[in-house]
Amino acid sequence: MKEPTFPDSPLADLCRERGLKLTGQRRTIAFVLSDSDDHPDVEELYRRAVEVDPRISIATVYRTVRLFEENGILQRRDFGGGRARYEVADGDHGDHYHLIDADSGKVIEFENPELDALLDNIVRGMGYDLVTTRLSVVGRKKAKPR
Amino acid sequence: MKEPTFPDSPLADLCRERGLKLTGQRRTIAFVLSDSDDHPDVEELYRRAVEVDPRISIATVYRTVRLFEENGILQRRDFGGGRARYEVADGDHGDHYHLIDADSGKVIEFENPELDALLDNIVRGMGYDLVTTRLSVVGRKKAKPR
DNA sequence: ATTGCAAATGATAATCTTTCTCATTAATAA
DNA sequence: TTATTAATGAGAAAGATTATCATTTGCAAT
Repeated sequence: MKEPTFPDSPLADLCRERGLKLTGQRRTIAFVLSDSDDHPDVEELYRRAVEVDPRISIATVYRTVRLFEENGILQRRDFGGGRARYEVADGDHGDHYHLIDADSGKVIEFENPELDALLDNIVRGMGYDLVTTRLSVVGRKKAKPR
Repeated sequence: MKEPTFPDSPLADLCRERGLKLTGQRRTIAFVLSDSDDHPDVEELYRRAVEVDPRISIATVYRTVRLFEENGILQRRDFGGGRARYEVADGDHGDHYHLIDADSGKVIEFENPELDALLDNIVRGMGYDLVTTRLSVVGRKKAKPR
């Protein structure tokens, strides 16, 4: 039984910093996540993790993804389609948002400080502190004006 | 077998206008929806519909809710908690958004024309026409400053 | 009013995603 | 190295939604 070897990923370090036990499976999943710049669902994460270390179960991926979300390491997203999708949480700087192509389903990320500020203002004006923003806009590519 | 009698609701009319067959069940569900100003899930809609007419099945509620969504009569929302929730779609005027109390889970609606405009601008700037906005912000009630 | 037919419904099975259970294994502190 | 406590694997279970199919119903044309 061979142990796969690869360096600790930034997320693995984060995991340790938060005092979470760093098991082999979590190291693997953290590695896979650090390597991803898209929004995989659990099934997809499982596929990628098994590439790195086949002795991992999908139950553990579900558990880990939930654990990481509870600890602010991951963010869960809902782009429709019935399954949750995940991405590495933003740092202290501004959030980012998602534009979803109505026809292709493609996800395009964007940032917008003005939007950050406005949302913060609105929420504060209602007597709340902003905890999370869940925003995705669905758009359709404009026909080129002739 | 008694037929329940109640007037056609605004949503029932909308249903007819879109050329959808207006069955007894759809009339009932439309009635219940027109009567609701919250964000019920399917289970809750079913409960309310059965009050009006007991011979309705939950399968039909699922079917109708989907049909209405496809025809722009209803909007599906995701407030977490695993089940879809529905509300009557906004008209041509501005959208409305949702603030969710992080502690109680209560949903508070709000409108904001500035936000409407900003989102529209951002999306247009990326070469898209805005189709739908899915925005909910999670907030925590501010401690009163002493 | 009747009739005919495509579409909708009811009841339940099937599916899909996610969580739970519990016996086994492994990570961390002493 | 060992003890202890938590994590894992495999599969069962749960919860939400969709599909199946025989029966019923809305509605357009008679």
